[in-house]
Amino acid sequence: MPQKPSTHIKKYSRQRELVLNILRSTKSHPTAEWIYNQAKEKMPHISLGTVYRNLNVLRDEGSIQEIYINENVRRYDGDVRDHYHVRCVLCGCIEDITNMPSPMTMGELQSITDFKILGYRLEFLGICKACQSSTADDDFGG
Amino acid sequence: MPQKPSTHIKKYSRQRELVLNILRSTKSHPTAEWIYNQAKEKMPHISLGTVYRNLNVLRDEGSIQEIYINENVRRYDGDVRDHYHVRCVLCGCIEDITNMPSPMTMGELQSITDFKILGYRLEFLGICKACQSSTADDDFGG
DNA sequence: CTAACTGCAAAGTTTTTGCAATTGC
DNA sequence: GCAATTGCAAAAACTTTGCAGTTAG
Repeated sequence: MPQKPSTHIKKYSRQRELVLNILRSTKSHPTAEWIYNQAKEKMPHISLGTVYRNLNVLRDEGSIQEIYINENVRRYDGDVRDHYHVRCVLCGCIEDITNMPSPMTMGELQSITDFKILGYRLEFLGICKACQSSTADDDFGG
Repeated sequence: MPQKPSTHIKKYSRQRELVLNILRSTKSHPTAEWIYNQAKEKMPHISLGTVYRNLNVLRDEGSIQEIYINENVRRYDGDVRDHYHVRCVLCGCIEDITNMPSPMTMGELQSITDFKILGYRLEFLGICKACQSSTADDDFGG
């Protein structure tokens, strides 16, 4: 979630470059902790706080993506039917989208909600190859 | 994220019923904290731990939905282009989906990934009515 | 120079857990 | 009764922040 545009002049930092390079050279969608561990191999004194700070800077300037969520808290929904949500990137409020036309377009979407739509995020849930074979005995009902 | 199917016999609990009722009677997609505060009005001695425990039980039995994420950690992606992710509900690993056919169906999706697809979650990002008017001066580039 | 940045450690937030007491079946 | 559940408080997990020292421009 882009914070307010930073007002200060950005300086080069070896640490920030390292974090970005690590992230650019993996397809593993890592956590901050993982990035920190990688970074320590090249720069043993880098701190976890610095990694977090730089991840936030890089995210705010659009150089990297924070996947899924920009909030720390979980939210719950008493309605378990499949339905879509729209979330405000400013205040974090969440509303339901009902009557979704099947092949949605941004334009169509715009017409069924009050929100100004900036984009969407689609996440698939499934079981990876590795887990499929290690749990062949379990039932995942799908 | 459904945990392993619980093996023990579930008992009725007033607290669990209350949590479920609170969740069923709002459209606000609340946080655990909010639910806890509501619950205290009816049951002053209920504890936050109990609310969390019951939210997890209810989610595991499929009575409620946890929105967006079942993980606490943020994950980062060096690729900022729009693309889809597929996440393993068991180990939590995340992979990219490329070459996504435009009108995707579960069947089509199944054919382009190794994952056993259980479902997907679509989240729209936007700016709600209230925030639009309170920030008419800002530019959200969309 | 000086403001951005860092490392470190402490604090903040959200969620989980251990334990003794309680309660549903 | 006995195991599931609870309240409480402590701990765990993740992220942010205050501060004094360092560094890029």
